[in-house]
Amino acid sequence: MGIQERKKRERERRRQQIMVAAKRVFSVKGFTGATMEDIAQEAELSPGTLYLYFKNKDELFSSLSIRILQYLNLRLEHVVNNEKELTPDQKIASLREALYDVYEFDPVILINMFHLQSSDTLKNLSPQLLADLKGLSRSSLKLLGKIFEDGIAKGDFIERHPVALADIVWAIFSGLILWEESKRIINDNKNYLKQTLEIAFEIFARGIKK
Amino acid sequence: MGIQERKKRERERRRQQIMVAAKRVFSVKGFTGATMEDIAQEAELSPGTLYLYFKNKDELFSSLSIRILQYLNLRLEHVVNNEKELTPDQKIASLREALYDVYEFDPVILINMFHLQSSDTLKNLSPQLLADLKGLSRSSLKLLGKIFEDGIAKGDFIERHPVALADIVWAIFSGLILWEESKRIINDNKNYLKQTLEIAFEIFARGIKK
Amino acid sequence: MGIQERKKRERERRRQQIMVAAKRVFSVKGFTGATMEDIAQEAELSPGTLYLYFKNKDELFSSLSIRILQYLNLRLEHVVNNEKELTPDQKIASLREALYDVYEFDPVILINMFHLQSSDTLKNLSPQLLADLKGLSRSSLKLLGKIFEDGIAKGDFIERHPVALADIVWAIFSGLILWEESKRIINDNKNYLKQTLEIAFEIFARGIKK
Amino acid sequence: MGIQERKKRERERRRQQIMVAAKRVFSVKGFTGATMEDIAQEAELSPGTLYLYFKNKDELFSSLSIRILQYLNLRLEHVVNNEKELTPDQKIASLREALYDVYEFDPVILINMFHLQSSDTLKNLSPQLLADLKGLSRSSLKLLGKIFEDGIAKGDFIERHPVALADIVWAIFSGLILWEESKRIINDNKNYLKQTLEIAFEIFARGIKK
DNA sequence: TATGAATGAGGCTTCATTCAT
DNA sequence: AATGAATGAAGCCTCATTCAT
Repeated sequence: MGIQERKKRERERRRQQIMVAAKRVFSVKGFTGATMEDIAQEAELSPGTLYLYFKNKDELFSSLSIRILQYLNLRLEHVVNNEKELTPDQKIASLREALYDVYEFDPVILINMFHLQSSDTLKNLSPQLLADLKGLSRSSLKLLGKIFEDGIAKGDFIERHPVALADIVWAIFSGLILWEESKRIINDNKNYLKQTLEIAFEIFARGIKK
Repeated sequence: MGIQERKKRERERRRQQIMVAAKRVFSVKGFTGATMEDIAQEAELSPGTLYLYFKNKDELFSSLSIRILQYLNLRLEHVVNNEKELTPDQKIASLREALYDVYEFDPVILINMFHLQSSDTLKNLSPQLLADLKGLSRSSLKLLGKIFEDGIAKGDFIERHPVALADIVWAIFSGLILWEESKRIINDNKNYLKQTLEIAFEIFARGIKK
Repeated sequence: MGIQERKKRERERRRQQIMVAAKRVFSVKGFTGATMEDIAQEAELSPGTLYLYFKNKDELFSSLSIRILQYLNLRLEHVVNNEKELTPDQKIASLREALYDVYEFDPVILINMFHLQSSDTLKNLSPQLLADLKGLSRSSLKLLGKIFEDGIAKGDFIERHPVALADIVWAIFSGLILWEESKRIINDNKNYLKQTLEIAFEIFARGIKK
Repeated sequence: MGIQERKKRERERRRQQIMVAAKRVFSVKGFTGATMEDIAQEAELSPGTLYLYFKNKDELFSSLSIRILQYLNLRLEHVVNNEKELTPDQKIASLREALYDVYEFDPVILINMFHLQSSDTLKNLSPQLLADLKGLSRSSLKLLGKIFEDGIAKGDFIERHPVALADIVWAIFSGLILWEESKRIINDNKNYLKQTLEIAFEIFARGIKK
């Protein structure tokens, strides 16, 4: 048992090592630009070894998303559990903090999520991993929903169309159109997103609070 | 003269034919997934022909973005020019309509814009095309800015951090994390985005209006 | 007949126009680097037109060699015919002048002749053109031979290995022109080159030693 | 240590295996006619494998030239070092032997050297390989020069136009090897060829006249 | 006769994946 | 378990050649 356990732990450590390397390489070169060779090199392993831990490139990539969705879930759970004693402002602030941190955890999460949608990617995933992805997404959505439902139930938030959770998407829209240009203007892509997030949240809070 | 003109027109028609096919294929398979062969087949042309009208795959792709940015500019100009006689609500509505239509024009614009950022893509573009892209982006930004500046100048809108134009991006964030799941729930991705956009705009308007 | 003749003449003019352009383009870009499009542009014609005058790219290329071989023959004939009244020194000078001029006529003749050897090229030629090439090569060789034979017969030149006639010159210049033909004659390219090298070196040694 | 060494050796063996196959294919089909697929087949490897040992087709091709230039250098060094105790006749014979062997080593060296000149080829080489090529060419030229200079210094050889050192030899053989370098030295390729032709002819005349 | 748009075969190259060691 | 050399499928792109006008 001890040995069994130790082996399992060792295996998990390797997986993490590879994922850390993969994340680094993917964020620099993007999914298509990154080669398994690149990732192996970054992880100081050989290409063949990656395949002992991940079925293929798509699955390695998706595992990163799993990890960040797990982190998102964790943070959202925390917000839900602590929400009861907080004022609306505090709840919003708490949610904002959570999302900030998720973003810090992986600044290119957006691009990754886009890639994840592609049916070609999904086709290559093992049923288990696919199930995990769906489960985590659903869970995140429910948790987010719960935060708002609680707020509404207590009369702190105004009621709204159930889908509105993920709203405000016009920014998805115009914001991104101007992304490239914005980078030029702000000259620090990372901070810009954070600033924008901050401002967006202000407006969002104003919109959702009574 | 007549012949010259006719040929030019014919050539432009071909370009459009290819772009229409490319748009269709790219939106189904994504940039990497789509092959030039696919696009040629969709356009009922041979692969070689594509290269008579577009220098390479990246340039064909980017030309699609040029087209939508031109359309965006057109719509924004219209909003700016008509803005003077409108109430704040009408202005917002007018802008919303414009963005709706842009979205209708190309629902996968977001993904495209993400791809466009990649330096690998930009490397392959002709200087002319690159300049056009930058020019159009900048112009869009200025027009958007003008709409809000006018609103603020007239006292209709509350003043805000200058970058805030493209803000509200947290939706890019949470919205997209949940994108995949949302699709499952709504089961009609296109309508969902439209609904979301609508709601987002409501909130947005509430945030920006005095 | 007058019309017939005029048409024929006109046709020949066009052929020349194309060959002039081809020569220019080939000498700048080499055979592989030059495209039919390039040549058409240089000739201020359309690509399709080239095929009205030349069966294919290889045949267009080879026609240039035909032309220079014709010129070489012309010059050699002139040397042979005038040789009788000249001193040995004058004969050599005369031959030298002829070869100079051939070289001036087309400085990249060597490279062209190399290309011409390739069996892939020869495969694409019409039987007529192939026969012309062989005939001209053989004729040049015979003429060169005659010059030396005459010199030997008159006791002006020292006798030498039968192949040695065109030897040195081969190495310098015409050998390459006649490469293809030489191969046929000697039927063992490798040994021939070695023999030639041997003889050349003898002469070379004689020239350089005090 | 042993393992490291064995791997390096194994790798070098593979490189040689590929180069041998490439040499065979190139000499039959020429550079353009030979496909990487052909070479892979000849080497009983897959196309992809070639790229583990050579950056691209041009670099594989050029590596063959590197090899023969190295061999040429080796032989020339040997001639230079042994020259002191030899009579003029022996020196010439020694040089002849060296050049014979180089020719035996690769009978199509001339064609290869022609191809190597093309700027399109040089563009695709790694700086390292390019530097090696230039270095070896220059070295060969110097060694050749040294042989003649020594001969002249000792009074065994007649002095001649400074360019004449490599002249005749150029025409016969190595001139082509050193073509690229010669161009740099003379800085006027066209005139250089003419000069060389002139000198060659002088010697030629001296050799053939009684 | 001349055009030039269109074709499509084929080459170089990359890279995810495998497998013998 | 780890390696990393080898594979080979597949994509982008070029360009000689054709053919409808």
